[in-house]
Amino acid sequence: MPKRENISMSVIRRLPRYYRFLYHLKEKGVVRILSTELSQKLGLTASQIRQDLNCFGGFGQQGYGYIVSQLCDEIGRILGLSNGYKTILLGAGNLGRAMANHMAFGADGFQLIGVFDNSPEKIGTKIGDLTVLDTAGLETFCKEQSPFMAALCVPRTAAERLGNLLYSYGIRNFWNFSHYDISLQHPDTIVENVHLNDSLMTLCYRISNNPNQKRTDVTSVK
Amino acid sequence: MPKRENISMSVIRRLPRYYRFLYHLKEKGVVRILSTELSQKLGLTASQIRQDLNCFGGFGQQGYGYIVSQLCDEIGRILGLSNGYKTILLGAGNLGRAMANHMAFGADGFQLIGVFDNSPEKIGTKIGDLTVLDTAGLETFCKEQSPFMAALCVPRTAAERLGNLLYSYGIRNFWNFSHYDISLQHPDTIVENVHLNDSLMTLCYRISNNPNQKRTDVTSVK
DNA sequence: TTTCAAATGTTAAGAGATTGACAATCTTAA
DNA sequence: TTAAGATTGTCAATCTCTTAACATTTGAAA
Repeated sequence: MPKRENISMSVIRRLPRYYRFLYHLKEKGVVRILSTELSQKLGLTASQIRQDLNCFGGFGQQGYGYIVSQLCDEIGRILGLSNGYKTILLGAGNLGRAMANHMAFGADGFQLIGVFDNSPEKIGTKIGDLTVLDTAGLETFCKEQSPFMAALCVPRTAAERLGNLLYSYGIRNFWNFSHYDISLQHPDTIVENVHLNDSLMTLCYRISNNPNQKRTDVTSVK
Repeated sequence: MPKRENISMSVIRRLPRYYRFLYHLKEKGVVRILSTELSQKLGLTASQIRQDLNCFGGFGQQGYGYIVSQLCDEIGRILGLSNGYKTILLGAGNLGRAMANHMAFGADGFQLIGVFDNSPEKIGTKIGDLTVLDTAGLETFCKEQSPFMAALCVPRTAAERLGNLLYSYGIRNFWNFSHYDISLQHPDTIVENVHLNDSLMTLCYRISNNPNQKRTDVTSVK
């Protein structure tokens, strides 16, 4: 139920940040928050925050502010965090293990139901409650469990193969850490790319061209 | 030697992508590339690519195109990838190990010289050539080695403590995976934040509000 | 119950980024 | 050596995002 249709990516990428902060406040028992307070704590303008929130509806009370728990819940609902989309993870290396643990809490809208690898050393090992399975069993698993999202924590070449394989098994949503870009091959997919190398190189540029550079999130393109 | 002064963050965040792709072409032995080809392969407009590159100088030859190896080297130089900034990493969990391996190749402008953790189980273990050191020895290490960048792969509370500690030891550049925002405390720092939870939540939003959403990189805020 | 103060919701202006069009320049072939 | 073809470099227009200002609404106190 968005108030307006075209919500821009810039707005969407700020929502998780709002959510995180509000959740934190909620836990601390804070009842009420003002857009100006939020702006100070997050390093944004109050205007932007009010405008962002009003893309989805008027969650505040004029003359009073926002009720923390209510606003937090609303943003969580907008993000769809309670959906718990069934997810599989490919690649049980260090990165894969780290991301599996990240998702284990299920707080971000995804429920991890399987981890796969093709290295004999890793198959059979435990990640949280889950046992790492052989990639050979992927097709069967997908047919039985119908996972909805796949996290790709494998090198580029493997990602190319696996991405297309998973697509053929019906998966259309990806969290992608590799440099292979699935969405260029399959335009009907939703792919969230995380390019850690790019992030490092950007940092390198900012350091190298130092004069008094300010902070910028991946989110807040300045 | 930037042609113009204020290069926008939007442009900078595209440079690593150009670099990666050109490096790939270079390895394959491709000599010449056109802006139109680049645009097709990367899913951008040719105009944008030409404009981006011209922020730094005219690297192409009119009527011919760009020489792959030359352009690749130029972008690498602009990003400062050969600087090999001395870097320490905090947190030898799965994420830390993954990022240490990422940086081990030194291809992204940083040279890892130390890994720290405070868990007795991890101290003394190996990550590549490096041995995980006790966080207690951080101050001495910093005084002797003068690291220039620190990668924070620790939980929020630890990041808060460590971030300020490292700042007091003179470190001003951070690659930050935690949710603690150093730059709000210390405005004279350069911080590249990677918020994996945010990335997941954004993906969750995009899936939940599906109609025919298109691809968007963390980089290319659409 | 009424009024004042305060903070949101909303609109419009300003800043920034992207796109398209064209001029400038180079390569190549005759 | 010259001219044609091709592609970059650059400028201007469009589009998008952000910021500021103001109108609107609500809550609290008198």
